Amino acid sequence: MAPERTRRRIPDATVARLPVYLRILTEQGDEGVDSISSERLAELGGVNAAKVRKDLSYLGSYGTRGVGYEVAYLVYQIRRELGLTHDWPVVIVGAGNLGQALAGYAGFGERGFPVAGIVDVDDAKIGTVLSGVRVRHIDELPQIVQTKRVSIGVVATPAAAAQDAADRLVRAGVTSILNFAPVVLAVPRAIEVRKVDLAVELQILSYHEQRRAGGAIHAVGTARPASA
Amino acid sequence: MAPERTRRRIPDATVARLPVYLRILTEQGDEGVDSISSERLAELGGVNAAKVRKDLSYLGSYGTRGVGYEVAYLVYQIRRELGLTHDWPVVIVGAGNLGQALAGYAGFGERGFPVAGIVDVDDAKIGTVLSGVRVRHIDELPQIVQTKRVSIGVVATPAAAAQDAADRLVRAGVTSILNFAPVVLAVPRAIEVRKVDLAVELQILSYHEQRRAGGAIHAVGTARPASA
DNA sequence: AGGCACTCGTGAGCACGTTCACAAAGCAGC
DNA sequence: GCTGCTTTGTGAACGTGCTCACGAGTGCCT
Repeated sequence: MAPERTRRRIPDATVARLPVYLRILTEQGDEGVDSISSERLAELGGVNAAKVRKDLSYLGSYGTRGVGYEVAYLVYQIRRELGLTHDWPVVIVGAGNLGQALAGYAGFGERGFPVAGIVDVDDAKIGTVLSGVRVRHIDELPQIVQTKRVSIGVVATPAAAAQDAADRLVRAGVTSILNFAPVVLAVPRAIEVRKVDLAVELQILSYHEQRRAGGAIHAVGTARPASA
Repeated sequence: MAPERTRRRIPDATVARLPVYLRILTEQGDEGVDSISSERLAELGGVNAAKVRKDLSYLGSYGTRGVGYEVAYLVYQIRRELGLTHDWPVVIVGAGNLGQALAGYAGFGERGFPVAGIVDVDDAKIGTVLSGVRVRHIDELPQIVQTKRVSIGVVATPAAAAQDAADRLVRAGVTSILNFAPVVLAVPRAIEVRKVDLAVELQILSYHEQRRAGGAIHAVGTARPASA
């Protein structure tokens, strides 16, 4: 059959902003706000109002003209679209500094991503408990993934071990990976990978810092485009 | 010395990829590779060759047709463009799980971002030493920023404290901020802010997971709850 | 009921980023 | 020098995302 409920494809840029709207709406809801305009939501989210409306329009027409959006209802719709109607347990590979910090980050569990397990290769770390989660041996990965129905893996190993970690995650049945190691992972096409590279972020800031200083050497008058 | 060529503006998307090329080139250089083609660099970086060439062309014409790019020279040019010819000390606000992990992350120092200091408000944490850096009181921030000539600050506090942390960083004279807290910071226009939000990344993965499984699931429960 | 103030939803135009495709340029061998 | 092979650098085409501007609903007030 040809169901017209075929889910519209939502632009990547919009998908990346929905979690931000969701957080703001949740906060506003907690503060007792029932209804919110695109203008206000844009202000809180640091974007412009037209963009908010366009983003939300991909979900459907859930606003009320002349009034705004009902906070609770919008929260529900965004959560549904993002697949947050149920929890997504995650497994962390690597119990070093970063792995420990991630395991201890309450935000994960609160937002629907409970830590189902954390594994490492280092025998010295195995058995230790981080924020209530016991570190287990990496060989137990398949079992954790299967019994806890984990589909998201987090790579928090040193760069040299990251590809192996990813391979093991994929073999264990994980279909999405969040990679903190500064390497480009090779994975089957069907696997979704997102990368967070702290050094890259700093280098981007460095570029702007350098440009700020360096711009003065040459283009004095045009140094500040946006300021008024 | 004197760059006779007016500094071209480099597209944001390219700036974000240069650090990746830089890392790969550095690795290749260490392995004894002298020369590399855009094809090979693209393969290692997980992008396509035309994009690599276009990105590098913004730096100038530093390749040799028929041959490729000289690794050492390209490393130098990218480092120069990114402002990595000298170190950029950073100061970390927040000595919780994440702050500690960041302070302990060797990658920072290695890539030219030594931790000049880490501060917190919690008296219990002050004085403790993390990876060779002593935690100091947040009131010492201005002094650290000034004596160590810090221009990049890292916000690693809980969400509720992030805006205050940012305000303090700005007052202390920092001009770029890397924000790990799940809030949109309000800062003067001249301040460059980049945000890394772990929960957002997971939610994006969740969207794709849900979409993968849920092509089949049709929109249920679109009935709107009774409006007040 | 009618008018007014407000805010959504969206088409159209523009800006930015990516990919394609090919001329230009270099190297090697003869 | 000439031929053939390789790889860069880049204009042009294309696709995606952003912004603007305005019609279309909605609620409130008189």
